[in-house]
Amino acid sequence: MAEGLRERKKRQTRQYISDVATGLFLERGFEAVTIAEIAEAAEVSVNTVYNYFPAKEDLFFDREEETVGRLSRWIEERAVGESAAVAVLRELRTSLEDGSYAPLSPGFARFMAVIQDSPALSLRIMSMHERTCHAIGDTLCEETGADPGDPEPMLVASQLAWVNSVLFNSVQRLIAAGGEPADVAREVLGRLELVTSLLGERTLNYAAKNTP
Amino acid sequence: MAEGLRERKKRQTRQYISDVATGLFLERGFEAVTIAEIAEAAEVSVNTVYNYFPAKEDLFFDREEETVGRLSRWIEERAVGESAAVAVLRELRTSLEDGSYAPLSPGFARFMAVIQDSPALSLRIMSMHERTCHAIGDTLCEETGADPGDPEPMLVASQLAWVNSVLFNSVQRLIAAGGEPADVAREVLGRLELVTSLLGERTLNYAAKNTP
DNA sequence: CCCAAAATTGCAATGACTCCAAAAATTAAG
DNA sequence: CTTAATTTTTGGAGTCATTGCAATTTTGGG
Repeated sequence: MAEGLRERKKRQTRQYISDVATGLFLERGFEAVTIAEIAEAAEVSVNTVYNYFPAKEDLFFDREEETVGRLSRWIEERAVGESAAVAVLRELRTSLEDGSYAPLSPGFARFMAVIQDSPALSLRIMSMHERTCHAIGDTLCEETGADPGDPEPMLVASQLAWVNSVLFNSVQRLIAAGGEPADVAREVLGRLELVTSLLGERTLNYAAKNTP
Repeated sequence: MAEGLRERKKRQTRQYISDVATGLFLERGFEAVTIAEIAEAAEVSVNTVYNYFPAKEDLFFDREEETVGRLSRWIEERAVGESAAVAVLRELRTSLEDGSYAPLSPGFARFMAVIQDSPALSLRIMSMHERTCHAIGDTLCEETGADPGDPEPMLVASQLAWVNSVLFNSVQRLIAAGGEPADVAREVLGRLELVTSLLGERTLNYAAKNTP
């Protein structure tokens, strides 16, 4: 039972390094901070940093798995009779309306700016969108019981990942242009309607949840 | 007029380095080849390589601009009355039908494989899709004369870039799975129909070309 | 043939990342 | 409490992409 002590310490160390790194990144930008500096500031060796984080980008994007799985979770938890697309659109709309859409939280502006002027971080965002897409594809396959060779789940998945990434990019640009969170939220809600109107019926109705 | 001699030699050198590099990459994979090896094989110094190619990935993807601009060109050259989406879908369909779709050319299989097992190259592909998307957005703005703040051109653009990237990924996976080009073309043509059926009317009809 | 511009090169340095083996801390066992 | 096994941390050497700079060579044009 005391087995948890070591684990706890590891998690603490990891979290501390991540926090120190994030602080430095937000202060001076991603490329301007070296791993050596992070190690020094966190009072560990460079090798220890690499022990916890395989690459520099992982120091910035903690909780990546959570982000990548969010849309899948929304889809799994959709209401009976609701399609995957409608569930995703609904979740996005309500989170924009009640201010819980993460990229719009006050502290996030600086975060977004740092991403925007780091090519490495921008690429990482793209790869996260790709992984989000795969995750949704897997979820849709399970939910619909589609044939393994059927491309439709994956195509619909990429449309839903597209919706997500398009909104993210919108927020990123509008915030970078100095928009207030409330104004940006209003504008992005409008775009969400537009996005919806651009999707096809088939996409919008795919994978409606069966009665249990 | 003899001014072109230096330029010609530069182009030759550049092309030669690129060819040597591509040969090595196709033979041994992207990460397994170092810039130093390429320089040696091309009988130039490492600095000369960097003189022509800002990053290692640029040695693999030559003619990037051409690829990034292809969809924009298709759109600009669309028939009178034809929308942007229909033009793109038509070009893709015919190039798949007549075998001119580049990613399906015989020699391309190895190319695709090298991309697939190099994270760096996969990321570069994603960034090319992003740039394709921006290019299309600009084209649509010009073609429709939309307001600078209007998000619709960019949203439609990202849908069209999506169509392109989805087909590319399909080919990549099917070829990697050992499919013959002809079979893959047939399968991908089917997916293209599916893709079309997933797009919304609004997307399909956007930016119909006016009579001149 | 000579010169200024352009291209090529060598050298040194930075920074991310990997590998390996030694040391230090921690847990479990006696 | 002490020891042995295990894990974590560390130091150090090395690879590779990429950059900057100054020296050098090449080349087109006069």
